[in-house]
Amino acid sequence: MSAEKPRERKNRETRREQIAQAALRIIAQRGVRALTTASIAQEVGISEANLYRHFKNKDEILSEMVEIIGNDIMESFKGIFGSGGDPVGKLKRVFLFHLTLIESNEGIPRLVFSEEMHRGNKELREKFLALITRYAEQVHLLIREGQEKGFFRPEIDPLKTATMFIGMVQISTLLWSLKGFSHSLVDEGMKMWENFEVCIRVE
Amino acid sequence: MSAEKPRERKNRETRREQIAQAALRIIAQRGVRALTTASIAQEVGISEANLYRHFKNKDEILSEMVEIIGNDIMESFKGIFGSGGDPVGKLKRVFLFHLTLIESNEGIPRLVFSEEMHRGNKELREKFLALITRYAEQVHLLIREGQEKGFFRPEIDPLKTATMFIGMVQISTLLWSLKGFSHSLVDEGMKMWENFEVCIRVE
DNA sequence: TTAGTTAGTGAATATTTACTCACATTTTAG
DNA sequence: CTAAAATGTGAGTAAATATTCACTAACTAA
Repeated sequence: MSAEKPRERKNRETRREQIAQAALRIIAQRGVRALTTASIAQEVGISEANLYRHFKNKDEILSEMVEIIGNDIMESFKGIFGSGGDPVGKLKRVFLFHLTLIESNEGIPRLVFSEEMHRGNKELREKFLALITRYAEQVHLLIREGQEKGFFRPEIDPLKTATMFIGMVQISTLLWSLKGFSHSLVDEGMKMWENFEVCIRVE
Repeated sequence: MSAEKPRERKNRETRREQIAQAALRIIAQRGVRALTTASIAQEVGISEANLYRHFKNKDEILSEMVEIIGNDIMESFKGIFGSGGDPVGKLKRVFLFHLTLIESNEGIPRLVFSEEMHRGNKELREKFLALITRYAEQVHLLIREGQEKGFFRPEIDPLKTATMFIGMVQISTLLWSLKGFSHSLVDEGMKMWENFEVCIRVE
């Protein structure tokens, strides 16, 4: 008898996670447009029909994916926000980590900018907005801490500045993508940081 | 005899422009995913086949569209950059106009963030990158002028600051989109401006 | 006028899409 | 052990996609 592929039977949770991860990998490598039920099934190594044993539809796969990477990301950031040291160094580390995270997974910005995220599923949009908001809040607190300890100028608005901070990541990412990922996002981004620091630090 | 639709015969240039404009309208109203040969043809009021009399393929329609709106945009900005007055007010007016432009045509950010722009056609990507670069250069010069005239702090890097300026527009637009266009982009954006001005102006 | 080019069409094309169905096999609960 | 539930599959499906084709009608130059 010819060697048959053993049917790798997995339980629900394992498969759901596996499928969501495969989806993210496809987005990272080939973009959101290439995320089809066919490509996902192939990437996981199962049949298309089987996807529907674990998810109601394609949208739900997207949703699970955002859930998972959202948790991953917040978990990673928690370590930095919670660490000790002066607020300036800490804020810089957050910025560096944010850039590193994006550079190591192009799927994230692709998803952030995608129409699926902006027009699709309202739930999805709100889930993601909540993630950004939570992140901005952390940056905001860090900036305020910096002001209280006399590192950052007291005249600046800490929340608006936090938004500006995220804006710097955005624009760096956008340019990096338009230039075909040809340069280092981290390197370019950190040059932006230097100027940002000049803007907000006390003389 | 029943009223026949008169075949509205148009010359090449008129039709190309008309088609490109229709495409932009579709993106603005229904997103890039909804931009299909069928939807374009319907919006213009011609047959799908006729699209191919005027464009080689769908990609070329996209390309023409970017060309047209790119020129439009640079033309509009020229007036502001060229106007007199102090650099601070001028820069503020540029920011305001940029936000107004986006708010009055959601198609622009949709296109900017779209995969078609980032992964598709290399020519398209470069065309758009050139547009941003040209724009950033203008902002850069304006900031430098402000520094020379003693309005802006001399320690800041004018080019990095120009990029930060565009980043503020980006992040404001992204949040506006994620919130379902429910608030005024111009209003929210201008609050960001106030803080930006505090950051870069001399005390 | 006439002949050639340009602008127009409806109908067809091959692929690709998300999703379903009937049926097989494995796991698990009683 | 046995029956039900869960996980798996190949072979569909209808709808949508970009593009082509054979043909018609309208302008334009000689």
